Amino acid sequence: MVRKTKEDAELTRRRIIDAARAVFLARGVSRSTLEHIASHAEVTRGAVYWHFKNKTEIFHAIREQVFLPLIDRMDDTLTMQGNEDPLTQIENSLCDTINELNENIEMRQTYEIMMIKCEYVDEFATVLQQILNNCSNITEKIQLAYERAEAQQLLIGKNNPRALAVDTHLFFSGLLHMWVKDFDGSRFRFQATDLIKSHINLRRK
Amino acid sequence: MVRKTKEDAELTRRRIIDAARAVFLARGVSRSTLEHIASHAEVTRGAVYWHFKNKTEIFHAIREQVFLPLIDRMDDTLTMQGNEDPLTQIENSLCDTINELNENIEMRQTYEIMMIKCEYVDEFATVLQQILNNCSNITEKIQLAYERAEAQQLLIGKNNPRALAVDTHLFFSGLLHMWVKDFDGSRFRFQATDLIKSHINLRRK
DNA sequence: CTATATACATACATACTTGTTTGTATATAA
DNA sequence: TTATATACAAACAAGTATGTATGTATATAG
Repeated sequence: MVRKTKEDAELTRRRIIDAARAVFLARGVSRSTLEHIASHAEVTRGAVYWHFKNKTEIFHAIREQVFLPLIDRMDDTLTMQGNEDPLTQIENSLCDTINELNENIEMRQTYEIMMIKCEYVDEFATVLQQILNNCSNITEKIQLAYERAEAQQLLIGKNNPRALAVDTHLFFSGLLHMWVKDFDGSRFRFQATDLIKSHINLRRK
Repeated sequence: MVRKTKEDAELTRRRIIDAARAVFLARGVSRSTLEHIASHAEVTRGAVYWHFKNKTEIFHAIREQVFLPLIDRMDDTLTMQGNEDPLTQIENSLCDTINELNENIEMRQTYEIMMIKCEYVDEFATVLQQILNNCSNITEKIQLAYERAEAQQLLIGKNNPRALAVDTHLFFSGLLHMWVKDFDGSRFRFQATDLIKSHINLRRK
């Protein structure tokens, strides 16, 4: 049997993406061949070439499957007018992301691929630009929260919200990198939320 | 002329390393072939194979040429009993590193290669372990400085030195990553030292 | 019911890379 | 002065990844 129903085809597409994620994680993006991916998905390269133009397209598919939802969620948590104070909102937003990484294997693996199993050159260089833009967005959201915190006089000292936001973002960025590199989880994985809390508490009056 | 003097040979070795750094930066480690490196160094692959076992060895040579000195310098700045207070010591140590990145092209390029032009799999996975160890060392040094700061009652609040040190390290780690990704220098490159200062000031009484 | 587009599998041709082997001119040791 | 190890260059062999072209069974539209 060769020709499948539309649902079957979509399923093999998914299986190819899942296989690619596993293969990318194990061998790095560059060393992963379409043959590796295909055989891991139990199809032939023909199937892969049917669904994707090349390896780069699979890479982007993996990225979009996981990253776009995450960005949205962070945006929501930070913008949403909850009943917590702004500082707690920031704290929750960061902790939520860490929790997602803990529970969502696909997301964790995708992060790991993007951070230490991929070389940002040529076609992949555009991704860097996207990452920078995301960072700008998130930092702005955090800044807005800090401004609200300042208005409510929750902050210590005379720190301006912009600097606080950048500082928090850089802290979190570093945390994510370490979280990923800390493969056996011995150093950062289990104290990540504590680190976030003490980071935020440092700003509390 | 083929056979060179010992100094000539050492010079070609250097030129191969320099060429490799440039090629790695432009094409990523995986896509860089020994032929690329050789021709950029204006030698043949024969010369490359004479001086290095393979591409991985060149990679390590680049790393050692730049990273080991840097680690030493950071250690010195943090441990040295200067006449500044401990918080200023931390601040200076971080700013010094940023200055090095600004002035030392080779170091900047090497950082960029290690952070976004290299896939940490197989032979390269061991490098991750080294990076984690370096991070632990630096964090400990920072912690010691914070402990001294606490003893001198320079810190605000009741924050423990360990948490402060990890927070600072993660902040700096994130800063370095952004510094490298910020290729056109528009976002982080020129305000890095300001960010460091406000990060430290957040802890000052 | 049939024609066609779909969803792949298979085969092929090409282009790279790598590692090794061989050749060779010359600095250097003896 | 000569023998040898050095510092490469050039040639060789083999594997590997990629893209494309072709084949084909079947779901589905008409």
